[in-house]
Amino acid sequence: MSTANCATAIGRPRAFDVQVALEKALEVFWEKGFDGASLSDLTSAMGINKPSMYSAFGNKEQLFLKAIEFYKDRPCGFFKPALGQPTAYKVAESMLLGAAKSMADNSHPQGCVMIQGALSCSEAAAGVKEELIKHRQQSEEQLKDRFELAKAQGDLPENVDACNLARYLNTVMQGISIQASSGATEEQLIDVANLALASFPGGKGQ
Amino acid sequence: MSTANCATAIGRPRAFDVQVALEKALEVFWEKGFDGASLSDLTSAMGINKPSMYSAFGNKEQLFLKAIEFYKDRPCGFFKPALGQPTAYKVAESMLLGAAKSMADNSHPQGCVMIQGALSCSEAAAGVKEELIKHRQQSEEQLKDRFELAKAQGDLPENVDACNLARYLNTVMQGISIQASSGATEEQLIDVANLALASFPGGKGQ
DNA sequence: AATGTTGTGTACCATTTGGTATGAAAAATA
DNA sequence: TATTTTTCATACCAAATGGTACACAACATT
Repeated sequence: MSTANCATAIGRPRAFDVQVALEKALEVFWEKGFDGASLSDLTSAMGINKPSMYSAFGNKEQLFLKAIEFYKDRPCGFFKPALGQPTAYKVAESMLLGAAKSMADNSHPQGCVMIQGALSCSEAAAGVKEELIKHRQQSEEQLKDRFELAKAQGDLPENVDACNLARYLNTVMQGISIQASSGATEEQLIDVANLALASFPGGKGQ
Repeated sequence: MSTANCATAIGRPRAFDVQVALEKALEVFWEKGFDGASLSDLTSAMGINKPSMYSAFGNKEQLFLKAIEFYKDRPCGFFKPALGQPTAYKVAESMLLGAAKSMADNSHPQGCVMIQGALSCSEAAAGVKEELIKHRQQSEEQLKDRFELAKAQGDLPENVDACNLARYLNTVMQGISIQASSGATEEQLIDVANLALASFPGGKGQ
């Protein structure tokens, strides 16, 4: 249960690395979605057998949730760095170009697990679908807060609606995810990003 | 096999309406995706039993393909009417506002089957995933052709890339689908559509 | 009324699904 | 070395999966 690496653990030690196994599970969910990924798919990719998986992660649903938690915090994520950009426009630019690059990257499945992990799904996946929606809304909220800060800093005109702007940006990112999942290249997605940026307050369009 | 309503059909007549059954199947696939929809889900929604389904439609995959064919041609579709608008800008406007209205409409599942029917999916769904990608690319192609026509008619500046513009519009529509599937309202999606239109050549932004 | 053709309903198929019981194996502690 | 604690591997579970065999029912034609 405890994943803390205490000085001396009692009992037989784990023969696999939890973090690595989680990463493998993530890839399977990413590619096949919650419904499409079977336990056999998962455990064979993780290199362990079912009892080990159940004792380490609980069940399929919790495995998924832990996998996407890992996804969020992964070093190659583009979201957090983009939020830290100095101006609203640079935030949007960094976000969209980061999404274009990251989602078309073929060192992992294309698109975004947070979107395609459980979009249309069975009742068995209803819980993870809700969780994914919540996560996406949180991202949008963070964007909104960032744009409101920008308005306070005079970096964004007073008349822009931070909420709408955040939703627009999020929408384009989600569209980019679908495009990537359909096989679009990084260059194509960058063109899309630049078109979207043209309408951004303070951007190239003005 | 033949769905043609010949003058006099031989053998026992069907006890159900093929078109209606297909519509019911579409709703199930729309909500649950290909992987998430079981044959029991489908046949019970269609009001028939499995042998009838198999004799009328072939198998689960063909049922899906026929269902999305029905989806495309459905009278409430917004795509074709939008393509027929007189100017490029009006095409884009009609397309995005139509998408906003249609995808948030809760008289059917939210979002778009062509997108969420099989995004991340099992190997069993690989064929339908490819088919959906093909359909989406065809839509993009139609948009591109429409914008190229607009350029020829002097309705769109010579320097715009019809291909990029079509992809951008398609991307925003796909993003709108995700938003709708996540519970966004029609009003929220209309705001997104208007923001996207602001950067459109010949639109409000210029 | 008999025949030929097609759809329907039930009951079934092998396989796979998510999830476990159980005993052996590996380590720390005593 | 004996004990305790935890993990691992095999083998298993009931239920659900996509798909069918088969007997029967309903119609048009003869």
